[in-house]
Amino acid sequence: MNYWLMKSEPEECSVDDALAAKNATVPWVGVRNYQARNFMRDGMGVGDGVLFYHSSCAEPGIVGLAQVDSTAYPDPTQFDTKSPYYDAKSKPAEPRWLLVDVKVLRKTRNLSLPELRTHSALADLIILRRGNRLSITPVDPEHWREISRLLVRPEPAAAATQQAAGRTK
DNA sequence: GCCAACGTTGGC
DNA sequence: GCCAACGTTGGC
Repeated sequence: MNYWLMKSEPEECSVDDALAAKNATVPWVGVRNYQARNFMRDGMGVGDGVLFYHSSCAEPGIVGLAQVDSTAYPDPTQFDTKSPYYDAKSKPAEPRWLLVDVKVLRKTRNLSLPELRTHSALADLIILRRGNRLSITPVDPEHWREISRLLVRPEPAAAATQQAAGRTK
């Protein structure tokens, strides 16, 4: 059993959108990065834990707990000429891009990026490292446990988080 | 809108 | 196979 963090732009598919889908399950379409694809293909198994993360939005952060609900299979949007994810170089006989189904288990509070940065135990979390852009990253079990603890704690006052975030810069 | 960081492309 | 140019991500 492995753990992952998966980024989604809420304007594309928010945690609420995923919860509203049938069985609270969505196909994770649109991954067009080989490293992220390889994590899905080679690293993921059904039942793996997933942190659902909102990116490219006003308050980026972890907003839900989910799990991997399928093994990797071809992403149909790569063959759809009307999709923004269309890839003319990919052929159905040799699909270049894969996806997995992701099932949301529950929505959480927004454990925001600035709050994540205040916790030294999470310093090595991949998305907190400089310049990281990968939309799918593995999460160490220790990081998973720490984040699980934080998710059930009340949100700290915004001022405290901002102050702490300021100190880290 | 800016821009740092990093991935991809393509000429050679 | 090198590497400069270009494109994309994503926080701010």
